[in-house]
Amino acid sequence: MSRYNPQEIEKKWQKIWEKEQAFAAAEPGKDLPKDLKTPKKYIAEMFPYPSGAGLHVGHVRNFTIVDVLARFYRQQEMNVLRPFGYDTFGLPAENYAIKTGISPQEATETNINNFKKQLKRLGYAIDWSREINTSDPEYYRWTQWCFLQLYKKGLAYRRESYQWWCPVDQTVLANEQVENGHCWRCGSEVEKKKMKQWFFKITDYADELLNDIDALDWPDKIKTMQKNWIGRSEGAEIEFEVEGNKNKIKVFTTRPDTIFGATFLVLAPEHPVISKLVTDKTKEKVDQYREETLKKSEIERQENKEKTGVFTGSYAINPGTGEKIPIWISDYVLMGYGEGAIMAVPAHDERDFEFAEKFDLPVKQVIEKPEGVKDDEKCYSGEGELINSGHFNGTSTSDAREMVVAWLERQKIGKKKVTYKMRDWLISRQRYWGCPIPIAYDEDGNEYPIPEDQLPVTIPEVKDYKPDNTGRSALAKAKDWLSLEMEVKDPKTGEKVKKKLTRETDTLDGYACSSWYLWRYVSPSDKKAAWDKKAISYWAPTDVYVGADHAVAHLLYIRFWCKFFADQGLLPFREPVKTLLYNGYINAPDGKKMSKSKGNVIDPLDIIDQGYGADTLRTYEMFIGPYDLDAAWDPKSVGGVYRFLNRCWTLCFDKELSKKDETISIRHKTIKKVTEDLHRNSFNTAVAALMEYVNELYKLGTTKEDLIALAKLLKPFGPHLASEMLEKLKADDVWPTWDEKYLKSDTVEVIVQVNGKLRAKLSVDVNDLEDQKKIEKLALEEKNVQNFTKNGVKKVIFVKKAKLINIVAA
RNA sequence: GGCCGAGUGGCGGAAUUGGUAUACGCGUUCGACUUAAAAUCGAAUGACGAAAGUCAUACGGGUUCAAGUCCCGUCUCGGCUACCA
Repeated sequence: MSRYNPQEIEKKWQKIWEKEQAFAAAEPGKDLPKDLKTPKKYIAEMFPYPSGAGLHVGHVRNFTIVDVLARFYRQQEMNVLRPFGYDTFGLPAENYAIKTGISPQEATETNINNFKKQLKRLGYAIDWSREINTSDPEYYRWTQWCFLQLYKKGLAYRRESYQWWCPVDQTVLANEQVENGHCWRCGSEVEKKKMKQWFFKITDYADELLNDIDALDWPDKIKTMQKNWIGRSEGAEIEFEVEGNKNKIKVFTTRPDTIFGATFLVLAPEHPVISKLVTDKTKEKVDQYREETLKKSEIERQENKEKTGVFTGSYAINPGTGEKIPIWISDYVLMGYGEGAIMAVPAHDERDFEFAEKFDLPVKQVIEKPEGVKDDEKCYSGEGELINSGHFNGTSTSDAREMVVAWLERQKIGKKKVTYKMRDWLISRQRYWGCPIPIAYDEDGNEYPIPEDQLPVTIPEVKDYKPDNTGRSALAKAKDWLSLEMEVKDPKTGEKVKKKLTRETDTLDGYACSSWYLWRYVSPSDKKAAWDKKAISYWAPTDVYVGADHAVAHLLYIRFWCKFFADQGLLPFREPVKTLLYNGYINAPDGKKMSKSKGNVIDPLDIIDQGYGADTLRTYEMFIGPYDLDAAWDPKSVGGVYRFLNRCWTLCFDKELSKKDETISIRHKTIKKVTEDLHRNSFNTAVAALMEYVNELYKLGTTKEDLIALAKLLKPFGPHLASEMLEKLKADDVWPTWDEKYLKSDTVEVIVQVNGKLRAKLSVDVNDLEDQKKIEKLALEEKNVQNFTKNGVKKVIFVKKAKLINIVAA
């Protein structure tokens, strides 16, 4: 008598797969027919940061979803690309280096080796010949190349501006990396600092990034988050004249229809025109307010919802009414959005109303509420009919929005304008462990790109990884690396001259490195290009991309780069990911987040080593619940899945086969159910269907066909056990198909309801389903039905598809 | 405050297009095997009830022959967002 021994068979199959390189994808131009008609699937997870802690159960859920799909399509004889890589730049490795002196290069290598060892123990169907690592010079050479393409087109540029600065990590952060005024990495409060920084001009693609969202097969949650992040709003830009002053003030508003109700203007405290508006009387107070605002942390500015502000001393003219209206400054107006100035319409905007109330400014109603709208005593921001608005009186607000803009346009003081919340992507990082920006400067600060044939600009070895307090990364300490001589075009004379240059010491945001890796996978060792044209047009875009993080940043950046490179003729598609699956987290048994500090972390390798094996772990994590919801780890349920696999083993290796094939119908039913469930990513119900099948086989007896079908259907979840079974059965792993004819039986059960409640079940010949009269008669003959229809029958409804008859009693 | 999800047995969850609510798993109980235990196998398991039956999908209404599913209102939990003019 043999026993299910996962340790033994998993080791055996992992060895075989390694030796055979079993999961290598066929390559166009090499293994594939010239017409490239072989159907393909390109499936990937969001590549992980290989932390020193190794795999956790969340990784396993994420990677197993990819693996199940990859194996499922592979068994359907499709050409599957299922690569793997590591996102290795970043602060943890650098902070570790600062602490221990162990170089990030070395620590990264150690961590990758550990990760890889663990991944292999999970039996993933990865094409290991395509492994990539963003901190490998052969990889980041092409990241730098990508940067230069953006630079050439003016989409990578340098600008001085206030930036988020993390005082602990001593680096600039992107907007996306500031969470509630705190650094996303270390959690310390961030500050604003004025610095010259590199940006990618993602705003050029704002409209396309927004418009293409709807067509994506992505979760609505992510789509909405991206839409909100881009934050498009349509409105008007209106120019206000300043009384007794040549300066004009531009404002942005989404409600030009309310212009007659604008009773004051408010400028952001950072607005440059303020210094020209102040009078001797107001100067001191204004300056004081501006200083205070700049000093205030973002949190203080957010927490204090009470309106503050000061009067500048100047007045503007409302172009509608011709009236003088005061110009104020306040921190509720943000410099970074619109024009950094607004026309305040307190009667129809809650914020303006609060401000007006606090500083006793006039409130002028210009919209008449439609009748029946609830009286909201404060201010009304809905639609209605214009009043107090000169010749626009009586117009509906929606019509007026167009008409007012047209009227302003004729006077050349206003125009239609679209504004976005999204800003350009700040990519400079004052860190050592990142991809060096391939730029150098001459003495005058002119910038020169490093020529493509001189890439990569490699990261020099240093002894001390600490950034200095000037805001420069540790790269500045590599003196030999820092300076170079290069032949460049002189910016004044245009002549070619040899110049002494200094390298840029900022490195790229790690998100830049991960913005193109999905394309590197198609030709990972290509020495001539970032990606091979033929390979990319065969494999990409990625069919299924699976992750649990980076809803906005990463997923917006890959879309941006995709559109950019498509415009350069380098990619034959404009969206990088067809289907996005966003899986839920796995929490501790108590429902709380797993964390080292709480000591409630479940180590997947422990589960395997306890004797459960990888197949149990994989199958359990697919069975734990719908893939897109968070789930709590349940040690008892792991045991249940192990029992199920054990029963599969017993059926195949330790039980006699049945001579009669009584299970043909349930076999075909199961094949259909599992196949359809996998097509709709319903992994938990697919496993449940397999459990049901095994329970039935225990009861009814098992044929060889049953075992083969079971092993094939099980293989995506528990590939080692399934391989062991298929080997014994001398069967291939080609995905089984079902025949509808076996799903039908001669007799069917018809549900009999009275007034929608189940009262009886009829067993009728399948052909009788066509004969409503007969079924009706049989139903009415049922004793229990008669009990409930003593007062007669009003109506009978027969639903053939549902095999159901409902009798409406009087 | 705004937007988006979710609420089903003791627990995780199933019900795909309005058509038998509670699949599958855990737990619990009983039985078989065993000197005994574990493992394994079998049976039962929403609540009340002897049964017939009645009541149950957060709560209150509605539409329908029929509602976990659709509509209106309320509550609770989770996520995102937060003065974006």
